[in-house]
Amino acid sequence: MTEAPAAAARRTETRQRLVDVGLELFAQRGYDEVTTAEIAAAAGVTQRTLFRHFASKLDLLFADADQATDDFTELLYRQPPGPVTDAVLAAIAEQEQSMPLDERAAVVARIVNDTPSLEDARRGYERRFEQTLAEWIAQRHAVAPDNFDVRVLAAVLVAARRACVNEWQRSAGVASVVPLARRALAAIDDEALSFAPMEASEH
Amino acid sequence: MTEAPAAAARRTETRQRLVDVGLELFAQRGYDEVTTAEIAAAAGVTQRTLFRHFASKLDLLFADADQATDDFTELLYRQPPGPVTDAVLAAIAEQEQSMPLDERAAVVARIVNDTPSLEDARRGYERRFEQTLAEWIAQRHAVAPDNFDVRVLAAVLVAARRACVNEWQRSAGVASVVPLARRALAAIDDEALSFAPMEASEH
DNA sequence: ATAATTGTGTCAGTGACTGACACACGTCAA
DNA sequence: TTGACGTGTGTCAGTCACTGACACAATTAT
Repeated sequence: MTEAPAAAARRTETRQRLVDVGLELFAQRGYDEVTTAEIAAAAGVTQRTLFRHFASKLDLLFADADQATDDFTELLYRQPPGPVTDAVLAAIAEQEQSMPLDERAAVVARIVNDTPSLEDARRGYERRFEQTLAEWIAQRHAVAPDNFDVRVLAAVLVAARRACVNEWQRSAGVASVVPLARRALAAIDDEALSFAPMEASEH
Repeated sequence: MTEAPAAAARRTETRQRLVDVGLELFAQRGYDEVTTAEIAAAAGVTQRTLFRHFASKLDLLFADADQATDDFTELLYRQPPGPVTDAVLAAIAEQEQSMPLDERAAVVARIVNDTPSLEDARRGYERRFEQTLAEWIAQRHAVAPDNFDVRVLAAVLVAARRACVNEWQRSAGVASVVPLARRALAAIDDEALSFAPMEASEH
């Protein structure tokens, strides 16, 4: 695979520089106000090179998040048997320990929240995450991946994740997401009970 | 608003022609293989005119679906008090009676399913629908629109809707969606019961 | 009859993204 | 050491979604 270590190193450096510069410019002037040509120039490369590293402008924005998601997925599969919510919580805690949420993550979250045109993109990102979660849950429970309960649970987990991210970003002083996640997951467990009564209260 | 009826009529005709031609071309050659210039030319207008009627190429594709969603929303608000699932089912039945699902709707569904690059767009569409549902549920139950239970219920309804659309499209022979919707909503009601046991089964 | 409104055409852009070709620089075998 | 090879990058021309500005023609209001 890597027969030329020097070339690979240079490639990694270029990619990292592009992400660094890109996020900084996005944070400064907004996602829509920064062109890919600007990012490339600020990183000292050509626009063509930027698109050799990232399939799209969005891919550059979500590069960090995608990496974090991949790491998180790996942690999920390592969790011992038990309730799904417990495993999720443990994975969150482990990831936060090995790689604490930094300003970078907050910057990306702020950019996405500040840019209405990115709403659909966020949904697309969540869709992939939801798919990953569904596969994990399905394997864990030894059921088909398109099982309805699995789908719903995955959807709910993603919704909880979004709530956590928003809350974490809103309260800039909170250093850990674990308490937030714990609260959200507790709400999910309660959800299973409050669902039916909510419908019945209309009668 | 409409001080010039002739102008308005011509505008409506042009718009309808653009949608007709666009869907036909999309169905023939695929969404990504058709340019907006082609659609405009085939409709006898300029590309600029196309973008005066539709904010984007996606807007043209979802024009019919958006209209159906607006109609459906209106029907939802007309439903008498009662369980949410009953109201949804009644609205579906009413809409199907006044405006049966035609080949057009199937065409759009097929185009979306056949085009991977449209997956994110579909999520964006669903996001708006989910928001609409959440507002409706919140008003119906007289609770805040950002209530967690409301959010989850809206998300589940949207997921059920997607399942229905897929199933309806898969079985090309089914003339009505009402039975499919009934089954999906029944699954949701069961969901409220099977949620906790599913978690517990892991212990 | 005249002025305002409205739908459209024309034209010249901007910006994301791609294909094709060439070059420079490491790497590896002869 | 020399030459073949792979790989990251630059250059350039091009496609396509989408926009702003201006003009024209038909309809409608005064």
